[in-house]
Amino acid sequence: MSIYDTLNKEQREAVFHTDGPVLILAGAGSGKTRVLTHRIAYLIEKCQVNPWNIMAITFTNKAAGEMRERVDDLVGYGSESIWVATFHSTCVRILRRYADRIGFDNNFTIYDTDDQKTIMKEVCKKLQIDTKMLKERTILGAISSAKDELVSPVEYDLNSIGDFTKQKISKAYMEYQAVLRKNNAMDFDDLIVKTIELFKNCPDVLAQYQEKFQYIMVDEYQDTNTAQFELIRLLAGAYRNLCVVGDDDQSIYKFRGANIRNILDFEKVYADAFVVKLEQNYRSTSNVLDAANSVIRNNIGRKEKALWTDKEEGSRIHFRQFDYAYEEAEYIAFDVAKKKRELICDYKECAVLFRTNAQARILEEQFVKAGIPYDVVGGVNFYSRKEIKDLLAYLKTIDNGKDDVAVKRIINVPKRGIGATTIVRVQEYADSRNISFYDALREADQIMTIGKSASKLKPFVDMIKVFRSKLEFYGLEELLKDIIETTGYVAQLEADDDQEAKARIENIDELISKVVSYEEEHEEASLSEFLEEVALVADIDGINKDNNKVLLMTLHSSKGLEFPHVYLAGMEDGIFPSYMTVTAEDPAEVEEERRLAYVGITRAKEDLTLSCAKQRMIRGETQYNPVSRFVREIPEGLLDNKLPASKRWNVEEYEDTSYERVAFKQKPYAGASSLNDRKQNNAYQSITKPKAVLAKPATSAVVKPFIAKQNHFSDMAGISKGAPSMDGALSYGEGDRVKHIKFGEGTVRAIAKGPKDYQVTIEFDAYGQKIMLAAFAKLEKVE
DNA sequence: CGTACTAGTCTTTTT
DNA sequence: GACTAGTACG
Repeated sequence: MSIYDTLNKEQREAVFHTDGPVLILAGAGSGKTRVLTHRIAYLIEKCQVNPWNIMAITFTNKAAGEMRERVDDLVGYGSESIWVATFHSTCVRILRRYADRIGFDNNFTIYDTDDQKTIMKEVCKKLQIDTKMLKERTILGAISSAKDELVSPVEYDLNSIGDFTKQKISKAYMEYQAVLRKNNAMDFDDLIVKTIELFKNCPDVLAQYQEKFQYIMVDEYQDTNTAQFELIRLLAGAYRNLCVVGDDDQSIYKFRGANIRNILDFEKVYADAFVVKLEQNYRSTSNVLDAANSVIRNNIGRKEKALWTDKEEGSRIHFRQFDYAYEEAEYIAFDVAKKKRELICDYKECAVLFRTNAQARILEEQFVKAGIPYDVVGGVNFYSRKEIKDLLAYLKTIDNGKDDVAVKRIINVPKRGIGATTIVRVQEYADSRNISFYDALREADQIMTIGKSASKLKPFVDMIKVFRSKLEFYGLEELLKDIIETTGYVAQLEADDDQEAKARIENIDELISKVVSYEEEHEEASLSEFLEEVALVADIDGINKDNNKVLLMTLHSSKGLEFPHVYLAGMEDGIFPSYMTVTAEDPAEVEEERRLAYVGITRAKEDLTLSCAKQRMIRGETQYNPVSRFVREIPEGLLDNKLPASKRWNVEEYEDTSYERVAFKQKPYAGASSLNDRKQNNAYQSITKPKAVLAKPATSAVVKPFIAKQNHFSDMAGISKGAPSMDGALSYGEGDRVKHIKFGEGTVRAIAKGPKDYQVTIEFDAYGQKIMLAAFAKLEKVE
């Protein structure tokens, strides 16, 4: 029996069709990663393709690593020579070799969003653009979109005739690119754009890569943008063995330039494309899948498909509405605790998904309170924390003296008594000589305008010089530690001795260990390569499967993952779909949100919980939001609870009125820490809703979380009447044989009546004795 | 030049 | 609410 026998008919077709353009339309959970890995294995094993000639583009580094691992398991050799990478890291690898062919140094730096903003600020100042009227981020957004569409500054300028704002942006775009070039830097979008530029300007380089990448596969194809497609088209130009995998229903990155036409029009660009549809879902129970299908069905303009499963029905979708957001978070935390305690699942099998990063905080609070281990994916990226950016700026300065942004960031960090005026003067000098900021520093004694401040600059330049000379025989770890030591960076933090400084020192320690493990993984670790890897990590790359922790993340981050137990929190119109899209005039905006809902629902393998709150605080504003339309799109029969009759909170009719948010601004509490704020906040709520005081969690909750809270929840839920029957007679008695969804069959040993529910002791055939609550265990009598 | 406070903005999602 | 940039003052 071969490894390919485990595939279904369509999957096999996709695997065996190796030559020419192939489009695989892969529904959620239809085994597309399996297909890709088996396809690679097949190419190597059966078609004698050299692994070196295979390229697979994935969306994240994490996905790339997993793919390599799985190919390794299948083939057992050669997987390390396959080029598996994200678009961005692919481009960096190419540009590191050939950037000099398009006027950059090969050790160019990569600018992140912060750096971009710094540059844009300077640009606006120089061009006298009023940033009150036209914000930096607006301009940067416009530039980014232009780059996604491969619109050069010159083309943008041509398109801006007659439009005042566009003309301003055009000037800024032009100047911004000039500054980047001068700094020997590229932003994220440039990595793609410049690689295309390289290929177009240097046919010999393109030909070389075309020859190398004879078989190309692209995952998550629905989220590629115009520039990325062009890159792929160029690379596949010679051999045309291009296989793309995607699902138009999971296209959720339009805001980042993803062009859904790439997947919808693939067959037009490649008329001879072989198309396969993977429609069997292997991931979810039929209830989960039905819910997902019934939501996505409301989108128009999608490729019709019929995702099906032969899996069992599974439990119904849980739906809970709460009065307050913290009650929702508390419920989720205790529900996870309960599942863990009852051995229904482990922490790492649970994930909580939400629309915006800001929603993580309230969940975190409740998870801490309940003593449940968790990880938050995303939020503030590790590498964009101040202390980390400072130290990286030292490394960047040592690596690339042309990176003015890095040099200016650290010239007075830690404090060296070098102020804004001095920096401006040095910059003026640099501009007049057309040299970099750092080179100007080296000539500090020549700069007449700075007077005696020049003496403060010399030690800085000398220090960088020493670091550079040490680089020859230093490892990265030694270099970083030397920087920390010489600059006294940590020493200063230690002197501060407060909570925040402690956290910063911890982060720095983590950076050191990241450097160490990087050196362990890469034999000849260079500074440039380390900085490059650091610039391109996604939040999701950092998560570790082996940690037994609940994962908290945005719906976007959850793409490509799956979990037995999934909670979708904040299912409210105005949150999800977001207020922006609900009020947008373009209905396509809500469709994108609906695809996001589809992605979220289809992450669940067995158990899905949708929850929402009537009242929630967003940006210091209390909002009252109705239940999400996406919940309403799920047939009621699939839900375990009824939805509130009124589709709007505090307004009678829903359909015939346009969306309207009820909100009021709260008074800020001066000088309160965040924890105190929250307490005061509850107190404030209790004035309007006295019930909230009763619902306030007891401190003892930490020790025995669920038992203490058990009855409390059914009261708290806004719709307790629809909750699973807790006081009805049981359909089984002592001695009966029963069946549990996870533990299989067993014999009931004892039934004890609790205040609102029965505690049932069951002797499972395969798992031994367990005590469960009847309402949640959902035991079925076996005749 | 450095600090401490204030006002304004933000958030929808990210390589 | 949280964060940041800008400003007034020492």
